[in-house]
This record gives sequence, structure tokens and C-alpha cells, in this order.
Amino acid sequence: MTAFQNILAHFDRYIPLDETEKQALTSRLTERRVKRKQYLLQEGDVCKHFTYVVAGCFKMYGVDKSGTEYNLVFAAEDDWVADIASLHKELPSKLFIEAVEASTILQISKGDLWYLYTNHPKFNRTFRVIIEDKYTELQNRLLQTYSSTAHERYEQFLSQYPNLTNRLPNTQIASYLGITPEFLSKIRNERLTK
Amino acid sequence: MTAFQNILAHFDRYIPLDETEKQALTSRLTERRVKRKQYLLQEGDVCKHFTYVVAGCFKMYGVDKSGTEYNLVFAAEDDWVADIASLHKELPSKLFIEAVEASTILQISKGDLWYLYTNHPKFNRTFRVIIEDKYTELQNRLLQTYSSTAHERYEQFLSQYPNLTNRLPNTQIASYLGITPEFLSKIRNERLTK
DNA sequence: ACCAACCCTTAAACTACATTAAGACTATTT
DNA sequence: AAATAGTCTTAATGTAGTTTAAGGGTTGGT
Repeated sequence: MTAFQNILAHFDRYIPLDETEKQALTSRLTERRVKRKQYLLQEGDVCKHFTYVVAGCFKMYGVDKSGTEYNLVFAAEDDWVADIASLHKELPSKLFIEAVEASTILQISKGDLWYLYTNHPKFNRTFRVIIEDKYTELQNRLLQTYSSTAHERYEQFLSQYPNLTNRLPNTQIASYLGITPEFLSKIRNERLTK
Repeated sequence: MTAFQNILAHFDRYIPLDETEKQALTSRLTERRVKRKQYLLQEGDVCKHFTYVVAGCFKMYGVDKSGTEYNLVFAAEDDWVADIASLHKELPSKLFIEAVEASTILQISKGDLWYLYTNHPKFNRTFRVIIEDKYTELQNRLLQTYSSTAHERYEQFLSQYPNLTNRLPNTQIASYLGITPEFLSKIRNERLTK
């Protein structure tokens, strides 16, 4: 399966595209292969692309003064990743987007995305739904962060992202959960001995 | 100043509206006065309106199994409030929106908002920017929640919302910061004795 | 094949924050 | 005007999660 077939199947799950729209979309996508630890975005840069993950996995994270990383989201196959705040407002990002596995992606630039919005209105709707899903994810995550313990958040992570559990090192999962790797290790130990 | 003049001035700060657009907007807005502790949305309901706050203040919050409230956002004058996730997807909300002061609001229903999007394209852009701002706010808040202490978050709150500081009881601010009122009291005490 | 870099775990000491309880003070309702 | 519900603070005790340190295991680069 080619990368284009992959993303077209993805769009079909929202609203199917006709031939003209498929052509308009694929002609504006750039395929890239990125190695592990390579960046799509670094703090201070303006986010220029919306990225669709064909294969592999990325993390989007912020870093505090002392250099500690805080994972906000993971994005694996069939998912989108971008600092939407920076992309839309054209302001320097506070975030990094980095490959945690060797990955294949399709990227569309902000300008080309705007072209699609203007000339092929269906994309307005599809991308709006995609962004709304991201919004919902963030809101649920914030609420969960406040209202549940690290144990509960770990269980929730396991059931929400069962396939990521085995692919990501626990240090990365701990950062996503907002705890130290040492404490995650303790949680995992307690889970097994019960 | 009437409520309509108020919201039209608000839109002028984004992209000015022409007479036809002003008419299309104001004819679809419903003015309401709500008392303190009255709800705009309760858990389990589908969010039906986008609400503009003319005067007063609201909190949007979630509640855990034990009944504890977690404030996600406050919305005061010139701000918008809605559970965007529930509004767009027409799914039951996990959140409450409640007046913390007697307030005056203007509401637009989802159907009327869609009408404006379709027939007056400028609203697409204006509301998209409004929603993007909400998105940015959430993302910054999540990052800050992970990367800074309660002391730092309180200082940040004071500088970001100086006018809310005096209007909201500290119990509500504590809930927004993700701490207990007792601990906020301690923080405030330490701030003053230094 | 080696070295460096990363990763996982355990455990002891520590800290940011929660819980409980109690008293004083302030609004809101009747 | 009294009653009730909400608010703010202090203080003692408790706990979820951090820090530091150390040992062993895995991976990846040259």
C-alpha cells in the first residue's frame, strides 16, 4: 500500500473524496521519511506543516527551564500531528515534535491547506473534524490530569493506546503521564503483584 | 451600551462586519440574564449554544466520582464559553457551565452558527480564530500544569487574569489551579511574608 | 566486538500537596 | 434579625509522587 492510498483510505473514513479532490489533495502532499530522533518542529520555530503519519510514531512535547521534557501527545499510524496554535497564528512554537521511531509521513503546508479550504470546501469540514478531535483529546486529558491519580491515568493509557504500550519506552510513557520513570516502575510492579 | 453594541465591538476587533452581516448575526442572538449558580450546561446534556459573555462570569468544570469539582476555564466579559467537544459532535458533555456571578449573555444555537458559516463566509474565519484561541489556551494550560508548581501556577494566574483575582472566591481559584483551598491559603500567606 | 548511550528497577530519604478539624468572619436567604 | 450557607485561615497529620543513588540489562554506532 502506498502512502497516498493510505491517506485516501483515511479520508474515506470521514467523508469520501471525489477524483478532483483526491487529485487536489495528493498533488499538495509531500512524502518524507524521517529517522528516529529527527525533529519536525523545534521550540522557537513556527510550525509550517500539518503532518499525517503513514508509519512510525512521534511525540510532541514541551521542555521547562531545567531541561525536563513533558509529552503532550503521541501520534502514530493514521494520526495527525502539528502545533495547531503555532500553525494557525504563525507564532513561534513552545513545543518540539520528534520521531520516536523511524517514520514515513505526508505533509501539507499551511498555504496549500488554505488553498484546499478555499477551492474544495469539503476539506474545510474534514479538517475541522480532525482539529475538533484533537481539541477533545486535549480537553479530556486536562480534566483527567486534574481528577485522577497516576495509577488511574496509567490504566487509562493502557486501554486507550494498547499498541503504543509495547512500542514506547517507559520513560516516554512516564513523561506523558506527568510522573517520573521511577514512579511508573513502582506502579507497574504493584499492578503485577495484585 | 446595549448587549448588541457590545458584541459588535467585539467582532470589530477581529474582522469588521458589514451591515448585512451585523443583521445576520444579531437576528440570531438571544439575550439572557442568568443568576448566580444557574447552569448553562450540565453533565450528560448536549451543549446546544455558543455563549458570549456580555457581563458577569462563568466557570466550566468537571466533577469526579467523589463530587469534587475541577475548573477547566473561567469566562468573563467579552469572552466565549461552550463545551466545544459536545457542541460539535452532539455528544453528551462531561462538563458543567455555571454562573459564578449574575450575568448577561448572548447565545447562538449550533444551527444558526452553521447558517452563518454557510451564508456569510466571514464568520467561518472569525469563529475559527476564536476556537483556535481556546485551543491555544487549553494547550498552554496543560503544558503549564505538568511543568510548574502550584506556586508558579498561582503567580501566572495573577498576571494572566488580574481582574478575576478579586472577583472569584479563592476556593474557585484553587480548583482552577488543581489544588485545595487550604494549600492556596498557605501559598498566599508565604507570598505576603516575603 | 566494543563502548557509549540509553533503559528498567529497587530502595531510602525527602517534599509538595491533601486531609481533617476547628474557629472566626462574611454573605445570602428567610 | 436571625439563621444558614459559604469563605478564609492555621495547624497537625498523612500520602502520592520526587530525588538521589546504584546495579544490571539492552540497544546502537563504529
